[in-house]
Order: sequence, then C-alpha cells, then structure tokens
Amino acid sequence: MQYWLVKSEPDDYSFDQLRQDGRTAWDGIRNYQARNYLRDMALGDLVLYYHSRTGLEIVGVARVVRVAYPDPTATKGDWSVVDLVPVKPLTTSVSLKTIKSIPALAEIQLVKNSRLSVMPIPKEAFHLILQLGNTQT
DNA sequence: GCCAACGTTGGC
DNA sequence: GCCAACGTTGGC
Repeated sequence: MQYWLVKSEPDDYSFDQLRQDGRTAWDGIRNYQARNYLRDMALGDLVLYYHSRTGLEIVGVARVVRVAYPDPTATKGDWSVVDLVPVKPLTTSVSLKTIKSIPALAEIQLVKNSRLSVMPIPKEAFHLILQLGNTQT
C-alpha cells in the first residue's frame, strides 16, 4: 500500500464534486513526473486530496480503483489517468500553513515543490495528516 | 492580481 | 546541446 497526494483547484474540480460524482478519471495531467507517479499507483492506494490556489488545504481522502490507462482527453502525447473514488472528507481540513509548521511534514513535496500536482506521501506523513484532520480510515 | 519557480520549446 | 523566451502553476 502506498500513499499519495493529488491537487485540484476547487473551482475546477473540488472534493465535494468528486463525492457527488462518486468516481472520476484523474485526467489532464501533462507533467512527466506527475504522470509517472500516476503510473506507480496501485489498486487500493489511498490519496490525499488537496485544494490548491483558493483552498490551500487537504480536504479529503480518495482511493485508486483503476490503475493507469491512457488519458482519453489527450489528443497527442503519452499521458495516463487513474480512476479515483472518494473515501471520506477530513473532519478538519489540514492547511498548508499547518503542514509547513510541522517539522515532520516540512519535507514532503507539497512544500518542497509547489508546482507538482501528483506526489507520493510517506506512510508516517499520511497518518500524521489524518491525525491532524481528526479522521480515521 | 502579481510574480517566482518550474517545465517546455525552439533558434542557433 | 545550450539557453533564452515563453507559458503555466500556485502561493501569496
């Protein structure tokens, strides 16, 4: 089991939207590093859902229900998507500010590389974030 | 809304 | 193959 984090602008596709839809293909990734991480995702992996730009906080947990396949929205190039379903929203969302203030979390790529939109999260960091969010899986 | 950081493109 | 120019992302 691996743990991940994906970003979305809530104005574009929010966690609430994912809950309404029940399932979505995580399409539109056009960055090689992010794409390669998508391809590393396994069935059942858990994914933190982060709202960028106008949220700046982790708001929920999702799960991988289909591993990487070709992105149907890509007209050229070699891009992939995975399918995600919502697991649950965090009871308390965990802000970027909070994450930055905690030494154990300050090294995750969310902080180190703010432009990366799909990234792995160490197991300990994942569980700490859930703890901060008063949420159990 | 601004702009720094990063990735990509293309001229040489 | 280098690197300047450009486009995009996302924190502030």
